[in-house]
Amino acid sequence: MEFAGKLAERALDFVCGGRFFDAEGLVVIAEFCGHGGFCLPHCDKFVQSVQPMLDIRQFRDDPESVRARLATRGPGHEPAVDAVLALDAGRRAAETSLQTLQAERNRLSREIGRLRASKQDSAGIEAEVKARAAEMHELSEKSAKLSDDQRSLLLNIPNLPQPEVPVGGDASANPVLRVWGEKPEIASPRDHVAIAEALGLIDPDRAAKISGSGFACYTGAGARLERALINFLLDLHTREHGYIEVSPPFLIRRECMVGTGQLPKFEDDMYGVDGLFLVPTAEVPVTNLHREEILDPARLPIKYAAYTPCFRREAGSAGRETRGLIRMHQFDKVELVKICLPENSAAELESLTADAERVLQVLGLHYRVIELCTGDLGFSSAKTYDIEVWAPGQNAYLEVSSCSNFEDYQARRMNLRFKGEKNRFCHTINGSGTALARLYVALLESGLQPDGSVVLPPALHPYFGAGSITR
RNA sequence: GGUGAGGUGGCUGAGUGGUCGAAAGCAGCGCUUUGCUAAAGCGCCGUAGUCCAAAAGGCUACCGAGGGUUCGAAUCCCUCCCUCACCGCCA
Repeated sequence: MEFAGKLAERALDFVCGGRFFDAEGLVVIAEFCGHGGFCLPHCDKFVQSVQPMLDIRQFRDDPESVRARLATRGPGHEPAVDAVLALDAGRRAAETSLQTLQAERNRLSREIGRLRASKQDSAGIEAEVKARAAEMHELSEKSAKLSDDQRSLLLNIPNLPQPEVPVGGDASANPVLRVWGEKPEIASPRDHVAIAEALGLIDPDRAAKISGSGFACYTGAGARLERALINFLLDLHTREHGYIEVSPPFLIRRECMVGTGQLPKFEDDMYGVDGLFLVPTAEVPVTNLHREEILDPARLPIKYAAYTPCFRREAGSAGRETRGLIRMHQFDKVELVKICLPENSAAELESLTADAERVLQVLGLHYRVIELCTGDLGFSSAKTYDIEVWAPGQNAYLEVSSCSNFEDYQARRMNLRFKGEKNRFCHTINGSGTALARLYVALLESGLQPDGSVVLPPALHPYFGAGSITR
């Protein structure tokens, strides 16, 4: 209670970020309010632009199918489905009785207007209407609460996997779809950190000194290579694959994070600054560019390529892959985003994946493409392909791109539609094209020469300004 | 950071507390006229929820969001969010 008073004095923006620091430095996690985030019970943020992301009609019309498809993601979703349906029934009952009262009130109010206009007495009717005010108020609050609760539940239910997505429990059930190239012959493979440090490309110790673990600092030719990769990737996608380059803001509003599905569920993975969020991926700003718009279908598909750094707390993976460039709190990425018509999204996902694969083909890097099974699928995705590049020094494949079809899941959340007979939700697709740090790892470990230098693929020469990196 | 002005349908833009879901214009759709185009005339043209087995139709809500006043709010009051303009500071 004491906290509530203090909280109320602060800017809602900050409070809604989920953490509140009181005068003693205590961190208070505000109450989950059902508005799509952690906020104060009275907070009304987010309600305005948040749409239910799964169609409630689908729940009503075919609950068994919804249940069955969610069950393929893993256990634990049934209760939410049941709760949504129960709330839906209650909500509709409350709305119906409320509406009956409202209709009666409107009728009487009009009558009062008529009586007054003709200078007749209306006190009796006025008293009658007034007598029902409390009942109406109560019903209206009840129905609003049910409606908010339902929306909140829906926001936390993941997308339905496409029916043909292979069913499986975890990553071990992901089928390999294709393999490109072959593992390079490296006499004595070395870890990229050793290679990069020997060549003076990165400075992990000083990176840790200024930012802590999980950050990279590229230096000299290492920094130049990073910059070369950004330019190479953007040029490839904009010149050869028809994407429009976008350079978006790196700090974005909460509702955009809700729009693409990072929130409300994954707030712990995000960095926040002053009520805004640091982009966890360019997917967020770029897909949201057209939020709340009704697009001309003749303009679709819209294809964007964007470079941004990506900021992630990696909250759930403390201690994993802490060394090197493989898992960091900040990394660079070029992201591909498409907004398209529903009937084309399946084909657009295939071509976007092909565009991302092309990066590795042009660089001559061995890779494989896997399909994520239902249990490994991301929250918002209906179907996902992962592209994994071979890293000889790790003796492992590294995920450099995750290409997903979200169907209308994100579009619903951000109210992104196209004009038609009836305005319908667009489909959205995105995939990395590609993540830079892991690509960097693969390039160093695959191009390693016996003398410790690294030979770069010809495609990078004009961007890097040399064909190899030597001491 | 300071000050001011605003947020109304796909867009522009009116709106006196009661018949306003909201004038008008543009765009869109249909029809008529004309040899085609163009133009003109007429009509239609928001979203969501809910009732009905469904259609037809009815009802309810929505004028940035939330709350309040009132028998009745786009209109009055409060809070918040957002946008724009000017000033200051700054790359």
